Amino acid sequence: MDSPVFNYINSLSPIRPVRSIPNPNQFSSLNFTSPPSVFTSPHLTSSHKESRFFKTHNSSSSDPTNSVESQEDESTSHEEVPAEGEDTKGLNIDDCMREEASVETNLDDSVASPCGGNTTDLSLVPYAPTRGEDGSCEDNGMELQKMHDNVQGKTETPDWESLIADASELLIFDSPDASEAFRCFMMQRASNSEARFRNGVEKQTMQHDSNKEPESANAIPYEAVSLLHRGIRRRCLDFEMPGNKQTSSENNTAACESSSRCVVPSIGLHLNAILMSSKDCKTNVTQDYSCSANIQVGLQRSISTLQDSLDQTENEIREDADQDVPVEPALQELNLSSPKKKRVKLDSGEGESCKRCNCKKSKCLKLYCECFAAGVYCIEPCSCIDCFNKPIHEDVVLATRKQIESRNPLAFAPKVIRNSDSVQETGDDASKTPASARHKRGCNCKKSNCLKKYCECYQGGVGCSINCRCEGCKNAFGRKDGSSIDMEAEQEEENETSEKSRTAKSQQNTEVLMRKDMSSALPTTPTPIYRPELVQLPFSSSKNRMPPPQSLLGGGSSSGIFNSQYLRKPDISLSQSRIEKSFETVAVDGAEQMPEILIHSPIPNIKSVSPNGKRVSPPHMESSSSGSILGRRNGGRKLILQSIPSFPSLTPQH
DNA sequence: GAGTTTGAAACT
DNA sequence: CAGTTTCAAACTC
Repeated sequence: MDSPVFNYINSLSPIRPVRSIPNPNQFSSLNFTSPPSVFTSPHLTSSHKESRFFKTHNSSSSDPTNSVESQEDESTSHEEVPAEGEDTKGLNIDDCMREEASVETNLDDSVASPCGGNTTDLSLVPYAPTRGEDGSCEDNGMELQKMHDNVQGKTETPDWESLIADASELLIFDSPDASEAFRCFMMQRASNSEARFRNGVEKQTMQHDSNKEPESANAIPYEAVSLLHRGIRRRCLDFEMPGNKQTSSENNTAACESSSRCVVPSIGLHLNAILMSSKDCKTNVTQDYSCSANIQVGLQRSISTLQDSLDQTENEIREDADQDVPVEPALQELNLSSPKKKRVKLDSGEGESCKRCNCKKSKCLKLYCECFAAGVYCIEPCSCIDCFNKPIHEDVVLATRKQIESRNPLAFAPKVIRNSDSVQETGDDASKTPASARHKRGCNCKKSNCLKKYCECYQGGVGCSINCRCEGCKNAFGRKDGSSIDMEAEQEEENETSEKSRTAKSQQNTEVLMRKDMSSALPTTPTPIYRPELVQLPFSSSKNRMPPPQSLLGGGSSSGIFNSQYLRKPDISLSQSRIEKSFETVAVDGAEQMPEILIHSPIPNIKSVSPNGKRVSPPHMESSSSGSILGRRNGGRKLILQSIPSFPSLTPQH
């Protein structure tokens, strides 16, 4: 509450905070103060995945067993409750909308409450809420929400651009969570929008339309942006995918390494939002929103309103970045909405956003299951059989999860570790590659040459590293042997020239070219999912992954898609037991862009593979000078293992 | 859409 | 911990 940001924000608004009045029909503040996280294990690269679990904001309360039910119960008390048949109904957008509406109300009511407690001193502490991954959304979102609400209450046409600009200038998203938080703010704004949507969105849109004329892209109606973000939320959980963080915006390029702390310039925020929305909406909103017709209605107009400016902006950016930068095949397949793809994983990747598993025998209780592995419940789009990965089987899920984690504490951590240019292990040739991330464990490919998505490294949009045990690695993102992309042509000659390899080569060359072209403007690893040259993760981290985005899609993916999947409730005991293990790698581009952050992580390295290439146990805690090692400058970048609150306090913080 | 290939995960 | 099996995604046809 004493933070400069708060002071500043307060100074911006003439409206004084009002104490919340408990409303039994709404989620209590408490419910939102302890965001749940299925991922009790560390999220190495991002928190984007957590977005998928927005649904369970209220599930973080002490009783994990009734969260879903309570939500559903609550949802039934709302108007326009759609018919929902199965236990995954909570995943429906409508439900989420209602939930968000509740959140919004709650936020509005509790302007002066809890969130402030966690956002201590932003100037000194990484803007990572202490409540946990989702908590960041609440914390940051609430404050920003206040800003919005204050303005909203006073003005007919809130100056969101300036507000956001102010906020983004003040907030240093030093962590993926923070990034997520800001995005969540946008999402909450979206929820706000939706709350009003049925009543007056048309009116507002028209207002904006008339107002935005001279302002071009920056003047995009906030409602529209919010709605678009809703779309992102649904479909783009994984913002942090390898490489998706790039745009032509130099400022952002420099500042925003995925999952890294990120000073988000106001303009960047807008562009990012727009671009993300644009890109995503083009493929996702229009294609994948069948489940959210009510939203789609609003989106259509909003998007159409935006589209012109978006296209213009996009074109400009594209031109700036590079004339004719070839789009990576993987990206193409995602962004061009290839109709041929049987299963285009718009959100695939570590970040994995919208997982849709197809498990038949694993009951979705093993890591085979992408949903389970991603820490989310299976949802309707899944084609799984005998699925136990549903809220109604929470106990089983948690037990299984615990068991798996006992075997491998990082089993649920993002597979792609985002870091700076260099990998920690000295002598890692792979660190010389442009890839800015590595698979935490490395792949073991034998036949795919690490050129197909069978390869987790490739899938994660990262190069192979010394950790990999792959054979004949030709990973376009960086070879295991450390050969640079530039060397690939030569090595290709040296290598076998079988028909197979030739085929691979053509693909490789394409990617190599792309990388070369992009390397100047886009220093980070390209992601198969997002077009780096167009989309810069606003504040992201993950998936996760994404190519595949995981990482933005987060690796971890995540990135991205705000799927309506539930966030599994936290395994408290497990989480607590691993608090110290929670960490994430943060790439810092230039320390001048952000203040030093404290390094708490006891884990010096994330290597989970022995030098001999054999798979070994995941990293365990080691007391060492990890911080100094990781935090040391390296080519102008710093790799920081930043501890993250693995589990939020269950008590409201004031 | 069915069948095959692939490599991670799980098991022994 | 190496080898094998199981599994589901990725891929091909």
